[in-house]
Amino acid sequence: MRNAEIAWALYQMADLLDFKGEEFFKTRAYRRAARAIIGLQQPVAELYVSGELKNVPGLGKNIIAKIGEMLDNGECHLHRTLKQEIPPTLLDLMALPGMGPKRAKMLYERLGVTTLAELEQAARGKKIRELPGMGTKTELSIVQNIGRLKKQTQCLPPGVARELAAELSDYLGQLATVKKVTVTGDIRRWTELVYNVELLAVTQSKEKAEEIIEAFITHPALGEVLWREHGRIRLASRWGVPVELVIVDDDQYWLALLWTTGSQHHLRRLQLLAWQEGWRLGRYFLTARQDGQAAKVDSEEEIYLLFGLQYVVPELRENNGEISAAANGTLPRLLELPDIRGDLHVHTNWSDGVNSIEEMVQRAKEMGYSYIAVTDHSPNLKIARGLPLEKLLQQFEKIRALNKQLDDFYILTGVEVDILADGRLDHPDDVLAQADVVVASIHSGFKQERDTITKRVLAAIANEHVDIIGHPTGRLLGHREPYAVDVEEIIEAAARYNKVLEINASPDRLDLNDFYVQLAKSSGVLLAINTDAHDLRRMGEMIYGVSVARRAWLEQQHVLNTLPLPDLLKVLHR
DNA sequence: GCCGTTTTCGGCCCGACTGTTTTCAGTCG
Repeated sequence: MRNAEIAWALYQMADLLDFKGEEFFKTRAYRRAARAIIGLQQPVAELYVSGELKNVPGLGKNIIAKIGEMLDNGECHLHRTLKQEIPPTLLDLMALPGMGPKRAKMLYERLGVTTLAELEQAARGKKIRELPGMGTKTELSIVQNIGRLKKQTQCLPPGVARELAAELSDYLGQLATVKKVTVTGDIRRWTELVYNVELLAVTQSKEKAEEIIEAFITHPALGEVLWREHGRIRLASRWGVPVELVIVDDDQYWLALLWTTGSQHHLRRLQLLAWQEGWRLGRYFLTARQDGQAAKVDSEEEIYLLFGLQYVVPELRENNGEISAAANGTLPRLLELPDIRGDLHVHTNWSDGVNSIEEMVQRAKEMGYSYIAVTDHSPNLKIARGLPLEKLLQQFEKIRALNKQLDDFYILTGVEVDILADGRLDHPDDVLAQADVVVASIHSGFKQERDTITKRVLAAIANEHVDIIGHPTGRLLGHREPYAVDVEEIIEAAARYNKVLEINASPDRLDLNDFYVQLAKSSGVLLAINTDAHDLRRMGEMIYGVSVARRAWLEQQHVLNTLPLPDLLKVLHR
C-alpha cells in the first residue's frame, strides 16, 4: 500500500469511529496519524521494516500495529469490522456541510438513510423536519448542498487530479506494449480545476491499442465506460471526473500531444493560422494543403515553428493573446520554479504545523532556497494553537539564534496574523514591527457582507507593518467559495500602499487565481508565491503556485520571493 | 488514540455560529 492509501484508510477509520461516538481524542489521534503519514518523504513500508515508524510524531504502538496489518493484508481488522458495522456510504452524508456524526447517526437510525440519494429524498419528502433539532432550514440546506456536490463531482482540484493521473499512468507504463505515457489535457495546462483527466499512450503498433484498453478498464479507480472507439476510450472514475485515454503510434505522438493538450480555443486559433500558412491541422495530423503530404515533426516546438510561431508553453494555451505574441516573437520568459528563492509563508509545530523550525529549514535548503519565513498563526486562531505574544517573541529569539549557526541561509521571523472580524489585527503594532515579514489573513467571519469583509482587508493593507495579504479570497477548491471580498479594490489598495498579494500555492487553494494575478500584475502589484505548508511534504507544492503565475504571464521580476535576500529585505523595509 | 526531565495516568481543544430552541446541541474552523 502506498502512503496515501494508508492515510486514507486512517482518515476513514477516524470518520467511522466518530460515527460510533468514540471520544474526540481517539479519532483525532487517527487523523493526526494520517496527516503524519501524508507528510512522510519515504514509503511507510520502508520505515515500518526499519522500525523507524515509532520515531514519527503522532504514530504510537497501536496505530503502527494497524499499519503493519495493512501492509501485510491490504486492510486492518478494525477497518474491516467498522465497515461491516456501518455502511461506508454514511460517510458521504458526514461530508455535507452542517452534517456531522451525530446527525448522520440519527438519520440512519430514525429514517434508515444510508446514501446521499436517500437523504435527498427524505429532505424533499419533508421527513427531516420531524427529527429533534432539525427544521425546515436544515432540509433546505441538505437539498442545496447535495445539488452543489453533484456539480462538483464533475471536476477535481489539481492535486487530486494529478494523483489519479499519476496512478493511472504508472499502471499503463507497466504494460509491455506501452512505450511511453504522457499526462496531457487540463492537467498539462495546469488549469485550476480539472474537468477531464487525459492520458496519451504510445504503443509500438496500433494493433496493440485494443489490448491496452482492455487492460486499462480493469483498473480499480475506473468505472463505467462512457464512450469508446478504436484507440480512444473515456470512462468514469472513482471521483466522478471522466478519464480519457488516447493511444497512438510513434509517428503521431507530437501532434496527438498538441491536440490532446488543448485548449480548444487555442487549437482553433492555431488551425486558422496553420491554414493561412498552407497547412491543414487536425486531430493527430498535419498535412500540406497543396499536396496532402504529412509534415514530419519531432517536437511540439517544430510544429509551432512551421507556423512561424515561437513555442507556446501549455500553461499559456488559452487563446489569451499568446498566438499573436508568439507570432510577433514577444512571448515573455515566464517565471520558472528554479527562480523561486524562498517560501514566505510556512507553519511549524509551534502552532498547527507538523515539523520543527529546524526541519522546515533543512527541507528549504534541500530545495535550493536561500531563505524561508516562519509565519505561525496568531492567538485568535485557537484551533491552530495560535502563538500568544510571549511565545511569538520566544520564537523570534530562537530564530535569531538559529540564524547565527547558518551559512548562506536566512530564516525570516514572521507571523500570519489574523485579520479579526472587526478589522483589527491580532497582534499589536509594536510586535508586528519586530517581525521580518507579516502575512495578514482572514480566518474568521467568512460570511460577512462584501463591504464589511473588504474593509477588513483594506485596513490590513493600510497597516504599515503588513507586508503580504495571505490567500486573499479564502476559497478552498471544491469545498468553500471565496468570501465576498472585492478583489479589484484589494488590488487597487495593494498598488497604492505598495503591498504584496499572495499566490497561495496549495493545490486546495490557488488563491489568488490566474485572472486576478493578471490584474495585479497590470496594476504593478508584486506577488509572493507561498506554500502555506504545514509539513515538509507540502513545501513541495510551490510548483502549483508557479503554474498559476505562469498562466498569468508572470515573469521573474513580478514575484517577490525570486529576489536575492538583500533585495527582499529592502522591499520588506527591514 | 498519543504523549511525557512537571506526569506511565491524566491531559489533550476552544470559541463562534447556526438553527433549533426557550437554554442548547451540533458543527465548524
